[in-house]
Amino acid sequence: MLEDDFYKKVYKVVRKIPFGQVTTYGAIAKFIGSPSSSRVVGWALNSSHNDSSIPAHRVVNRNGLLTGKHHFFGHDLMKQLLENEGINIIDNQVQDFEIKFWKPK
DNA sequence: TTTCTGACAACAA
DNA sequence: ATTGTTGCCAGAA
Repeated sequence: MLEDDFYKKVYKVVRKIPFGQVTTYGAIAKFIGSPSSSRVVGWALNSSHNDSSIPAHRVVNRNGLLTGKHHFFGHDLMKQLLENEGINIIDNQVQDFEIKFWKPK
């Protein structure tokens, strides 16, 4: 495991999230090797705003809650994008989260 | 340079 | 079960 930057790994994983599925900060952090670095994952995504290749809207917290939606251009954009992929959102919460959940491999 | 905070999560009390 | 504290990394003041 010689990946250089923590950020780089985050981007790499997030970009691999398939259409219609979501993942969590913790899952990504764990996959990278720092299970407690979930915060940094979110921070990395914050910096990734410039990179349109990163579907940050598919990353939610472990409760399936869209905690980061406020950081998007429109506060409903995240929700719209997810619903566009077949994911139902109720009260900023992903429905059938277990089913939509995708773990990096 | 030191300190605080942030798109989270896990543990202690 | 709920609330509070700690860990992680990077960037801003």
